[in-house]
Amino acid sequence: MEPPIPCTGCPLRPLAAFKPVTAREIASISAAKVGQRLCTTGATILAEGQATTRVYVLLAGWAFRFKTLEDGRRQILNFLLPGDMLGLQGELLANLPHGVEALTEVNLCAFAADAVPRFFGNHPGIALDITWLAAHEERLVDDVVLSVGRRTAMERVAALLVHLFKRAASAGLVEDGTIRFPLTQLHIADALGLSVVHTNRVLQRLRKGGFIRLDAQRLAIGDLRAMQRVGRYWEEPAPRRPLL
Amino acid sequence: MEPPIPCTGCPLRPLAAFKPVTAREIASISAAKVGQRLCTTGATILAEGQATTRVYVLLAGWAFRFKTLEDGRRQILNFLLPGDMLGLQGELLANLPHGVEALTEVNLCAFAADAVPRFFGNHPGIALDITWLAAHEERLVDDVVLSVGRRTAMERVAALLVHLFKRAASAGLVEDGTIRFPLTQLHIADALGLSVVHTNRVLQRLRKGGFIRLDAQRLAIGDLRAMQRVGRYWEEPAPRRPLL
DNA sequence: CGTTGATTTGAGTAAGATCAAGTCGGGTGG
DNA sequence: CCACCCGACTTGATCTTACTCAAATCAACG
Repeated sequence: MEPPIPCTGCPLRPLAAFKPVTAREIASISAAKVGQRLCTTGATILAEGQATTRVYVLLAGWAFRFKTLEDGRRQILNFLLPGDMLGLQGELLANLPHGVEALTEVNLCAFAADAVPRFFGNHPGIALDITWLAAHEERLVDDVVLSVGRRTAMERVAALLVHLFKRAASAGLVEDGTIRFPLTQLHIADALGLSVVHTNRVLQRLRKGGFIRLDAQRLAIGDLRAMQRVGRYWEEPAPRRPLL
Repeated sequence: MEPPIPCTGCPLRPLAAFKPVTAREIASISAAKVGQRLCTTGATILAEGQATTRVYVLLAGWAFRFKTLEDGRRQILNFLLPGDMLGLQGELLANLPHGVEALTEVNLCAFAADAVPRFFGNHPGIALDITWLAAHEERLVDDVVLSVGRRTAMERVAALLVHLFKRAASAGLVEDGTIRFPLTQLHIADALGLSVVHTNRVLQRLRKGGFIRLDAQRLAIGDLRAMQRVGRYWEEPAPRRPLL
């Protein structure tokens, strides 16, 4: 665990996607921070079912939450991008009902286990923000259920790619029309309830149809509108979200 | 809207499934209540995408949350039983990303729109309870994603029936080994990402295998352990949960 | 260069969808 | 009381989407 970076210099906070905070709140958040945690690609950030020790905010990198069946079948629940919180369920429920794994090198802001109840005691505004983040994540998972339950394979893949592209965009990760895209086809398959082989074939159809460019870990979507139509995917404009 | 029933006489609270509250908390919760809302079977409790006005706690009856695609495909996200909270996502996010419909006659305790932020201001304990409920619901939806994404049809149906049976049990709804089971096969299908026809055939296999008895809106599970094995469904013992 | 992980391609199969008729039971109105 | 309606549930036949198995390709890396 590295020493904490002060929140006043947080690279995320200036982004338009995040709502402003008062100086007092920033000070309290900064005070609750106990350090940075760095993880490498593929590392287990939090193990499935473990008793929780920490709550984190993802500062840089990609990760995902997942659950597995005892026979090894894995389902990815959702993806985590900068600004997302992890480990809250472990803090509230006795132990974490899912695992969290890093998709890239990852930098996490770590908070002490008792930071959450402390915020609830002294900082109703921050407490409400934490609850907002929890509700927001549930909304994402609700959308996954809709996809996996009722969309065709083609629709699922298209919707996922659009979704991730937009989230990466609002985290400021677009560079000349492309984003870094660290998922393998296995990750896509496990997130959408598909087999890798079928996922591969669907991706090829999207490529040949000119909807996407995807190679060397970079994704470009030619016509977002068209992709949304393919994926039957519409979402209301993203509200400014709280950070930490 | 009926006049509020005082929370001191709440029929749910004595159940072992719910954690105790202080007298002060009960008084505050009671004060925030604005009334009861009664709905009939099939009624829309909250419409998909509406701006929110109220937050409710389900006092009696069954309901479900759902989302639909514009072409009519519907996905049920999860089922709501007595003690569950509804409408919180609408309160936090600007408008409700899903609909809520009554499966039976339903009795709801209604809270004013500003009750939630008010609790956060004066009652950190209750605020934490609300967040606990949100995290708990997300856990349920995570399990749905796992089912729909990675379980076979047979496993899904078995897991859902066990899950609902246990929840009904902890809400005190078991009568001589059976529970009221208000879902139609269409509801089961829409919750599990299956067609009605296939759902029907799977249910028959379960019946003929002697795993369940299901008729006249009542469900009995002969051997819970065996059904859990069929559904590859295990869950840690339910913790005592907060109410309201 | 050999190894390893990711992607791709082909062939055969199966789980579950769709389509099309039923049946059954509980209202409702004549 | 009875005809009929409607919604839920069944059943059979057929079809398709997506899975499985198997093997080849490819690129990165030590």
